[in-house]
Amino acid sequence: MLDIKLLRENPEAARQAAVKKRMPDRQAAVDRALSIDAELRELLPRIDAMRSEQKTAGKAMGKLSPAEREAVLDGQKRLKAELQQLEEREKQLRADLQAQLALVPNLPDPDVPDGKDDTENVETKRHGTVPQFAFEPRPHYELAEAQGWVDFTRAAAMAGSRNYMLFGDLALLHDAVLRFAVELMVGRGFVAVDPPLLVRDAAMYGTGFFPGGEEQTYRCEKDGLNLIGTAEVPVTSLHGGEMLAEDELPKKYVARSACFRREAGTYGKDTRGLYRVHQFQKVEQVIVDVADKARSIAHHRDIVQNAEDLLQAFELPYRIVAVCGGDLGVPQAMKYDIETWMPSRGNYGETHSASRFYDYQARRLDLRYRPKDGGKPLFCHTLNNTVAASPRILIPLLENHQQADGTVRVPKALQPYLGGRAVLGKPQR
RNA sequence: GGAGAGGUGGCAGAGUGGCCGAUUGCGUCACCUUGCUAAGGUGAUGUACCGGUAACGGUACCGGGGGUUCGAAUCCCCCCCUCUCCGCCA
Repeated sequence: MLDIKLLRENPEAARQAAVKKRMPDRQAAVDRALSIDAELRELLPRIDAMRSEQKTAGKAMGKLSPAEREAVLDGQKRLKAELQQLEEREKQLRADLQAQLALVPNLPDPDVPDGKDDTENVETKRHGTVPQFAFEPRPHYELAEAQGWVDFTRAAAMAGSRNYMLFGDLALLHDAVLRFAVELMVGRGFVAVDPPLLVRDAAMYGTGFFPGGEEQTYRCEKDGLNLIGTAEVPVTSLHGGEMLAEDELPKKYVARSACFRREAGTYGKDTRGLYRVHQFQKVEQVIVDVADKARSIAHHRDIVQNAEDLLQAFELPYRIVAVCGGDLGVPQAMKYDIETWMPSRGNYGETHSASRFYDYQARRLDLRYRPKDGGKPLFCHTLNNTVAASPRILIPLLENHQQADGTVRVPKALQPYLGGRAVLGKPQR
């Protein structure tokens, strides 16, 4: 969330943030928060003064004789009753303020392009050559089904739509991709993490998914736990409530986890194949560092580069887009998506999403550090990006590297993870 | 799931109704001192909010939430977490 002080000093910036992000309902939260804050600031000095009086008199009472005590008791009781009413109001206001503040979106950085939705994202880079096939290329689902690598029909029968089962070489490729991703990041100094998949509301709230993302989330009501949609949630929350030393920053983590998304409201979208599914595996990079915008921006470049290096190792054409205001989420200050060429779509499809938040998540998570110079504790900055999400990344791998006989070429970088094999699948003809 | 023990400041660990925002130790910072492989001395050192240009003043916070009381770290209730034992289990 944003600092209430920022709202007081520059409410227009917060309103404009909601406008740029195309979140009209969230815009109203700014003014609601400010009016609650104003009432609270009128109330607090009165409460403080009364408490001060109560405390002083109460302390003195300990030293009084029983008779003298009787004399002040009545006044104390009246004060207490009055105070209780005001305190109730204070509690209500604080809760309301918190609720409204939680709705105010993070300020988009100036380098976020204007735009209403993903069609207005701005391409900033293109890498690799889109393949030209001398034969009729097949979409990944046809290719994989022909090889016996995937079963959508039976998976849907037992688990519902948007489910799949991987078999044989494709199951192995899936795992190879994820292992490659983890090792790439470990080689760059990131600490491997295997996080919880079920988390409390506080973690969802702290990372900015709640309130707002409840419909996207599978929930175990009985235990009050939520299945994560990304390892960003448990890993960014890891140090929530802590006071870190500046010396231990930056914290760099790479987490491999299953991810679960209800995909509510996407009926009829991307229904075929492995693109949009309820459950997948993802390797995610997360950085927690000091409150320094320039460093955050540098980290942002680095984590995008990490993903680019993976795609280049996989010999896949991709492009990078700067996500526009209307397509930006509540907590992000700036986001790059990396889209990889998917022949069946005749287009690039999102495979990575790199976000920087500054202190928006850290503030919600109460994630702070003590600066070396001995200054006041500050909220950390957080960032994250996909390294590899599978099976979605299998789409470009299968489709770009398919061969005329229905087999699939394995990029050199992945061969060591597949027993040295250069080709997957049996020739179809 | 059952029984018990515990959660206190950056960390460790005292404190069982007013003298406690909290002894002490470690760590950190500042200054001083010292010529035998870097040790010793002195002092400072929680966070947040409100008011104030500031100095400063006030309030809240001892896992979280409620309650008792004029007054709660301390007593009562609920929840969460950690540890030990039993049961169950991948």
